[in-house]
Amino acid sequence: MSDQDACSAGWCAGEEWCPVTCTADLLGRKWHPVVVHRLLVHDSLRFSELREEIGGVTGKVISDTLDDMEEKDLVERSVVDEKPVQVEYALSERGESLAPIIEAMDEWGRDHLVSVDAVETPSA
Amino acid sequence: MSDQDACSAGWCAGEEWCPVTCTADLLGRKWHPVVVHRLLVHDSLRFSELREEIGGVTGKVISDTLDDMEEKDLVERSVVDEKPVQVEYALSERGESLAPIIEAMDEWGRDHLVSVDAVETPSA
DNA sequence: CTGTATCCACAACGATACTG
DNA sequence: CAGTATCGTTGTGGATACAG
Repeated sequence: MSDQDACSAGWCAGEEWCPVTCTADLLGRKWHPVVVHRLLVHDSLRFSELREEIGGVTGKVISDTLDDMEEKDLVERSVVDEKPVQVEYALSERGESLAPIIEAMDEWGRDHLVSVDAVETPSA
Repeated sequence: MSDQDACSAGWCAGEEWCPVTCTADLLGRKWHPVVVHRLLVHDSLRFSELREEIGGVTGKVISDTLDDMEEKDLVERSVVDEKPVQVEYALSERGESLAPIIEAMDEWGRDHLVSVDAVETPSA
């Protein structure tokens, strides 16, 4: 962990801090969950692979995301080759422990979000 | 649902859309998860109760949040009394179906986020 | 290949004041 | 009580160009 207390994102129900808010604060950005998901599936990916895997996002944003996640100890960065530079990203233990959340999100998405062609396909 | 396709938040792994990204897009804002959580615990709450339950947030933000969630069919608003106005918010079915995600977040938070005094208390 | 530096746009958040 | 209007600040994301 970096330098601050557990979380300053908010509190609730009279408690000093709120686990839900704090967790949301941790991976509440647009691309964090997908990164975790891709890394859950592939174990480890290089920067460019990650960028390819995830559509509609520029390198800068991936970089930002990865940066933030590394700082929060969710992913680990390792330089595989120096020439040319090759880097691999993998989930840390902490990052892997997010699996239940991400999987729940994945499942919910498949279950409750229409995929543009799944909603109107009743065989009846 | 309102007017658009399922989700335009992003895609991944060659798929047309990404369940994880889309779900994140749905409740990826700062206060959405907590609202769901509080409503999961209390079944239904009035506006002011919700504001009291959740700390560090102004009415405007709660209102915005609730507004967005209602539009996404995650919560249901019902006027209980007209004079003075009293309103109750409860989760819709869709909203309740988010329970696994929120609970996973709650659990993860309690498990992996220090509560300023819990980190150094190993009984062993 | 793996990033960083800029710059811009927009949405979310937050404070305050005001209304039905 | 339950909001909305307004305004300002900040953060996040996105495009492009450049660098080690």
